[in-house]
Amino acid sequence: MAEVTTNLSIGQVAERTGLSVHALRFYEHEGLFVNPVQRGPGGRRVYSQDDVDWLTVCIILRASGMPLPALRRYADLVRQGAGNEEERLTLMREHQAHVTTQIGKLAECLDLIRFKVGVYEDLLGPDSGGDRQCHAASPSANDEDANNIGLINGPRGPVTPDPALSP
Amino acid sequence: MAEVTTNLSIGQVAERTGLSVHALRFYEHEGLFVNPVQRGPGGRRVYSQDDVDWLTVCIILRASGMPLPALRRYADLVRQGAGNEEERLTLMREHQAHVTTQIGKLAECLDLIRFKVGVYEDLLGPDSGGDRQCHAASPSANDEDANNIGLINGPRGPVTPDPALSP
DNA sequence: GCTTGACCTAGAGTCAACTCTAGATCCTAG
DNA sequence: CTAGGATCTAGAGTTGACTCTAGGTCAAGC
Repeated sequence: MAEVTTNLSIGQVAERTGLSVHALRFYEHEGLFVNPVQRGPGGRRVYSQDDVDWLTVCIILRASGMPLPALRRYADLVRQGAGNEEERLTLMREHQAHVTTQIGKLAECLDLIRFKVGVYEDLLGPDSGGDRQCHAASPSANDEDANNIGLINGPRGPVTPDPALSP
Repeated sequence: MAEVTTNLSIGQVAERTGLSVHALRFYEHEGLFVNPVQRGPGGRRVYSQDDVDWLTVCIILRASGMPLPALRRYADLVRQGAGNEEERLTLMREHQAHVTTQIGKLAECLDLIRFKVGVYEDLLGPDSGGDRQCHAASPSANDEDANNIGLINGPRGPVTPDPALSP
């Protein structure tokens, strides 16, 4: 095997993960690392390639809406080592279900959004490529603007949104 | 046409939209309604079916990650009436793009998650339906737990998460 | 006459996940 | 020797979208 010890500074890790140095310290503080982050001379953090790989997993799980407590739980399980694979599987399956329904919900929302876009496109003429200046509002758009729920089916309960991803 | 004026109390609207009465007052305060919410005797809010329909649209847009300022902007445009359909179209198209990429990102994340689930399923035996008790960790799972980034392609920049949906 | 429950306003509090600040340390380059 | 830049710790501040509290009004029922 080649180099396993890459030895990166916090700044370098920030650069290649896209997390801020603040976030990296914060994640460490929150116990999200599987192995304690090593320290070099002067108490500075030294990250290995494994750390970066793990962070990449964390970032993906976060990006798919896994909250920090769940991520910490997962890190705990991995840290404990073999023997708790069932629990890890459960955790991952739950998250999978979660992401799957999330995608489903977004797809549903997209139906309404597409419909709205369609309405406005029709209204502005069939060739409104982005910057048309004409606005001949013959068929009312405002009539439409609240009466488009034919899309949304049946007895609708609360649209429960969900954890998510912030920029 | 049948009854257009449904005249619902805030509690009834909360019940059928899934929003809390607090959220309804908050939305009003934030200028998210197209028409000012009417008041009945004693200054109590009286909602029409149109209000509820509009709220349904709002809920769907929120559930797909549209922030309140954008929603307010949209409400403003609709309130102003005909003549600004282009801007509405732009707004909706932007949101559409946004939701579409969001779904794409989640689908990518789902790849990793499925992979992880697969790893743990294999590890626990091919028939781990949910409650298997055996854990013979012959092939290490921990080796895997950070070295699974073969899925994630190329020179990966920051995984930018995104607005979202909270419960 | 009194309690109960739904509603009102204004404003404070919460939560997650960071982000930023202050003040100190340490290493390198000029 | 000194200035600059990256890092350190501890802790305060931010943001978005609500949620909750306090204190008050009002109509119906007992």
